[in-house]
Amino acid sequence: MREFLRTKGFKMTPQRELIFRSFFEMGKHVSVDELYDKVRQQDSSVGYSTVWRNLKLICKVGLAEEVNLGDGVTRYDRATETPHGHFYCVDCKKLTEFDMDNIVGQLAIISRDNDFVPSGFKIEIQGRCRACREKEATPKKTTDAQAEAQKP
Amino acid sequence: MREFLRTKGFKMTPQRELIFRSFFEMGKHVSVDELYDKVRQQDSSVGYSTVWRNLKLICKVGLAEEVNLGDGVTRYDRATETPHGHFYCVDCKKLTEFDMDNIVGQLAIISRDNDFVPSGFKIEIQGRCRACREKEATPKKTTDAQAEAQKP
DNA sequence: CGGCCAAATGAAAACGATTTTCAATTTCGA
DNA sequence: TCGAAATTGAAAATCGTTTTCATTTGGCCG
Repeated sequence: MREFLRTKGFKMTPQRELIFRSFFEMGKHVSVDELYDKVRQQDSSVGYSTVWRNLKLICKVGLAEEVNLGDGVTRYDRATETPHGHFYCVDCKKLTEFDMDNIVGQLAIISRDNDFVPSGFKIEIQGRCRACREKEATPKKTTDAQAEAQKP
Repeated sequence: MREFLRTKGFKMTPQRELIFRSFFEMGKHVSVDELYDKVRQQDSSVGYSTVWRNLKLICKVGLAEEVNLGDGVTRYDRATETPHGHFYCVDCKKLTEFDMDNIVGQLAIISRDNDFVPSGFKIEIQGRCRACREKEATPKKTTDAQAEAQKP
């Protein structure tokens, strides 16, 4: 890792090593806060901005990429060999992955047909996971139109 | 429109009418700021939060939906009969649409296979549009590793 | 029509995640 | 070892989004 970074012009530091290691140990779709918490468990002197900067760095060197779902938090997803899309459960907000291999070919074709040179594909499918469907069978009622409209 | 909203429990107001009209007159992928500017051209007394709230309302009643591209700005995209994906040019940040009909079927199948009940699909293809490819043939050089790493 | 109450508005403040600043420290190649 | 460049931590700045609150307005009902 140290060597890998060096070739890209970056230095290795104890904090960086800890942050990188923690990131790769964690599950996917890690937020800055989550990683920060984890890192602090090992070394509470590491600053938030350092975690943030290193997460950005991880992306920059191609080991991860940002995932944005419009819930206000940026998550970082380890780069994988096989491209994958995300199921986003609108109830529990959990992400699940699915293989995108079959579809990527088509997206490439669509791109070419539209004179667009693609560098990445993202597919997000919103909906409800099984767990949420099972736990909540009761629909919610709307009594206060304003509350509904102004407090999503 | 007034009637449509009434059935959903919302009232019509001059501001709302102006905002709705402006939104539908504008192109796609409108941000709050953009719409706010446009609205203010007609009535400078309209507040920012009113524009924001009405954009949310437009989404709530199903006439548009939010689009998030991780550039920090939420955009609002008119709902269309035919589902479409987005080409996102990493250079000029412009969005172009493409038809998603063919692919939606497959996404539905993938969802079913994964025990997920989908309510919406999003496809984003990052890359470079023709215009940007033509205008910039020169690659940028990296002299300052930190600047690159910390100031994206 | 006149009144009433929920909905809507505008201004300002609150929020919250992200990003930058800055002084001090550390890394690593020469 | 030395020094330039990168890195760090804390704090502050940013900036889009969201809420609060006092006030006004819309539209239903008698």
